[in-house]
Amino acid sequence: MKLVTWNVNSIRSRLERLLALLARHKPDVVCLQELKGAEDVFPFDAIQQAGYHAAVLGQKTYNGVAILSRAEPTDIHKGLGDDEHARLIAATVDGVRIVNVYVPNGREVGCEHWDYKLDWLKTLAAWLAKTAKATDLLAVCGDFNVAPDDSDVAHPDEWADSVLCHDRVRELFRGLLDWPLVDVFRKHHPDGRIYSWWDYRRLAFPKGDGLRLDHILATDPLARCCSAAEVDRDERKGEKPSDHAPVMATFDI
DNA sequence: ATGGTTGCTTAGCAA
Repeated sequence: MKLVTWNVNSIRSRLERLLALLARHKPDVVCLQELKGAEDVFPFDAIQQAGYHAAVLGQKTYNGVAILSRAEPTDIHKGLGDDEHARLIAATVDGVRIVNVYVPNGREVGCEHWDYKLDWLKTLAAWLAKTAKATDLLAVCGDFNVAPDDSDVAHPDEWADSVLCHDRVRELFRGLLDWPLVDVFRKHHPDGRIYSWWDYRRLAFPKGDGLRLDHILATDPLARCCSAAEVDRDERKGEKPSDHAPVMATFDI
């Protein structure tokens, strides 16, 4: 199983690139975040013509998550508790439980949205503990808006104590790993220094000012099958890229 | 340098 997670920053603006990615990598499962649209503007037809099913939790203007899959998804679950934002969708594909998350950004440390981010991560951990077992074949992937370690930040001094690197969110991320889940990208690239997001505003990509915010976490039985993990950095190049590059993992199951 | 760009929606917000 080849699994991709990608924050597209608007499905409508990124459709051509998404279709090219499907043709290039031929993934079995694609987790998308930041659709920035409700179901009524989701390009179901184009994705079906590309050979994929789509389970979608959309939202007008903001957020929105989807799971694309070659095989038909079952047991589709939408939303995290009473969260009003479209930030979580789960489905079972080819016997693997896929949980796709778009974790709140946090905006500024100390503001109301920061507390919402911390609460959201705590609620995610509790929901996983309640609805899944560490012995399941399970992947939790998406845009976590957390750089787990300074080796996941090209210029750690510039991002110190930011909403993406603060100790509070790093602790909560480690809590997910302690459940336990394995960061399969880290497993294959223990030295870090490979990134998945570059800020549009700082013109960060040409400066090499990246952070690794997009993750594929797997339970031990699934992580043991992971034979490769990559970032498709080229996807950040050229005309109209997303600010995130796709992260992908291969599982030999 | 509290800078800068992109997308949605329509001047302002979110990232």
